[in-house]
Amino acid sequence: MRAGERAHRLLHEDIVEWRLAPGTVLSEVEQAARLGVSRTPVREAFSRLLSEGLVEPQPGRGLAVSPVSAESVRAMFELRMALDAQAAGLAAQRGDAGLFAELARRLEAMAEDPGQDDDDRHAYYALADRLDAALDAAVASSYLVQAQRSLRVHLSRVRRLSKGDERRLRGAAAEHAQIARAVAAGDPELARACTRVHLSNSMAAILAAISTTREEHP
Amino acid sequence: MRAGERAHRLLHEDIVEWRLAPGTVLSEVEQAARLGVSRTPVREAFSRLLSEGLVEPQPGRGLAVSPVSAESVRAMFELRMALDAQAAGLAAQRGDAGLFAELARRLEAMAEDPGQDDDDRHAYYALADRLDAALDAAVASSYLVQAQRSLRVHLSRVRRLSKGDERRLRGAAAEHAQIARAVAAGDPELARACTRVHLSNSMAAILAAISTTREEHP
DNA sequence: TTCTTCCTCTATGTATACACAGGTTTGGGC
DNA sequence: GCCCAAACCTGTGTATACATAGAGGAAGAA
Repeated sequence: MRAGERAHRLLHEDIVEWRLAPGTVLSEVEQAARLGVSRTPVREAFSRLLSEGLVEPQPGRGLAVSPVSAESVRAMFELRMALDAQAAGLAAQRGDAGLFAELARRLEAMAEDPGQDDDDRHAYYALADRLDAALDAAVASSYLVQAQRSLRVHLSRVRRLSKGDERRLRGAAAEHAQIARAVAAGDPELARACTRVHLSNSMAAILAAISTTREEHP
Repeated sequence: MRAGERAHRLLHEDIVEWRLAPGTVLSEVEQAARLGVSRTPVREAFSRLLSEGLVEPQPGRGLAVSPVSAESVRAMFELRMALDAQAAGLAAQRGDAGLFAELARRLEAMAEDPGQDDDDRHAYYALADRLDAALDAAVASSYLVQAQRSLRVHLSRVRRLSKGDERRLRGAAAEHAQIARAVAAGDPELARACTRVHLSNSMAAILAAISTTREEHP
């Protein structure tokens, strides 16, 4: 694999998985040494991270991993609300009803009996990802899907904060199921409304997790 | 100014202003020679253009300026519909009523008497840009504004196609005025609806311009 | 003791040399 | 005359050398 691509993927993962904490300063030579490549591919990786918004220029000190705040989560969800609602609405008009009915059925089953261990959790996340992928495929609108994709990078970074909240998991499954049902029914307005409700709850859960974390590490 | 930044700005302008037509193949050495810099800053510029979506990788032939099609315009407006409607709604909740009332007043004047020469057109575009900037400032939501900004790059590329349509200009001014009025009135639902109407008309005008162009140059 | 100035060091910006891959063209053989 | 293979050429990928700017520290003067 190309060194530049590899460097980008490693740094990307390190940031999203919180191995590189927000505020950490990155220098080209330092990362080049750590990743075992020269500065050139690291420069390429930095440039991509910058355009993704995962790092910010730090005047005179190179780049720093961008911070995560309650304010930034709110801003993130104000965009996500617009994107996902639009996507759900378009999918309801264009999607394959059978596919979404099937997804709804499986999500409902999961909402009623979420299970407790890691395997069950992973099964739920996999199913939620399949719903996202099905929505992407149904809207077939490159710019919209692209915007969602680049936002999901940031979402996956903050979502780690609320993972493991069992009660939220059950609710999220039920909300996903209802979105899938609305799309299967071909009801754009309902699909949009369900999406807004789901995102509102998700955001509340993440904001709660952030304030808890802040209290633990003030 | 840094050579990489300059190279990016020049290439960016060349693409948006249609001096580099869609499909044109770009090679590092060629552009480095044309712009009078070495390959390194050109590489940086290419990488930024790639992440903006203005160029696409052409397997085995370097990069090519991305194509513009009726389909891509539709996809663009499906995203813009979501972003601008959300922005207008948020601005109606948060914006300074006085500022938008003033903008509405001036846009109405322009809709009633648009004028005919280039100066009048420029005055209208300047006013429309001021409305966009005021909406951006009012929503104060970094992710949403950032998404709008990156989409506007592509929009400005296709908007050139419909510029000079005098009848559309008058209608667009009236629609902008109504958006500003709705925001000034603090009515999010109306602001969203006005935005959707405006964008629907804009898209129709651009699609009409594209099919006309296609007929002229089949 | 503190402020200012200069020096140094470390960071990035740029150029260029070299490696390598893929496509095309040309030459030889059938 | 056609087909296959090899070499070349053009393109990007990577490393490194050098220029330069900015920040931080040290030293001298007030």
